[in-house]
Amino acid sequence: MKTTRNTISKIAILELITSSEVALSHIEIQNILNGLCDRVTIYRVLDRLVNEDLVHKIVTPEGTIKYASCNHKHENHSHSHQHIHFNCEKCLAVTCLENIEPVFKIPENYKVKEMNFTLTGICPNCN
Amino acid sequence: MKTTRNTISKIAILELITSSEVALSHIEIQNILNGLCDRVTIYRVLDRLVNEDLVHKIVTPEGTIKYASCNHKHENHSHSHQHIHFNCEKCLAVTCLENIEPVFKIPENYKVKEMNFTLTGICPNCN
DNA sequence: TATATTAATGCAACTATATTGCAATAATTT
DNA sequence: AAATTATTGCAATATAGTTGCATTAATATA
Repeated sequence: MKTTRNTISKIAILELITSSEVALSHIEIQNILNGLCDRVTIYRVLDRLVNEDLVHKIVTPEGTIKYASCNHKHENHSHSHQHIHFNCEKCLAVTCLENIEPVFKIPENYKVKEMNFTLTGICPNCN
Repeated sequence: MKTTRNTISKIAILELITSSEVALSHIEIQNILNGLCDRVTIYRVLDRLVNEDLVHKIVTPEGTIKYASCNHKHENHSHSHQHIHFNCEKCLAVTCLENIEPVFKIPENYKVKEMNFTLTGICPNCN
């Protein structure tokens, strides 16, 4: 079994995402890290963090992929990422609305595994 | 005022999207059209079709942008694209679940303009 | 119907984003 | 302290999207 290692890059990137109020894209992380490691390493670390379930992936309506930390609030249950994300048109920030779970019904012959729900508009800060 | 023209490319691309059961990406359209027009033209036509509200844009959880036709079922109201999309992991098809509207509440200091809601899993055909 | 206008196209070049192979490095295990 | 191998950096490559500009063709109008 492949064991995963705690490297400088991984720790720095996880710390960055965890401490950020908003979801971050690859390029944003690259700019903040400012040469700490290679571009390619960032891609690979992000993949690992997602696989290890330490961060989750969000896609903006423009197709930009961003990463946010998982708040494992539901400690008793297997945690989920089934919450809404908000994408501000003005400041471009993507934030998790952790506590809001949408309600919907789909035909039972569909097997749902994941959900990606993003609202676009103006956030409280820009309003 | 810029008037928009009905060109061969535009008609072909709109027809393609309209007659398709699933949402199509730029590259898929390019492959089907098989040289009818340039790559760049497809990008530009797709932009126009979205601006003219003839098709809508969907982003898959992988960040791929796909296009689907708008079913203007709500003729009396200003129509909306506020429905769920389903993304099959197996056949990669993206389909509109037109009739299912999710219910959710978000704080009133957020101003919501658009919604992008995609479920991932296995579709009835692949199930 | 012919001509004028200009939206739309094709092409080439360019930018941005993401992936892969491989030798070198460094986190863990023993 | 040495051995193992996950991880990294670099270069090359692939994929996706954009821009400028001369040419083409859809539409308006004479």
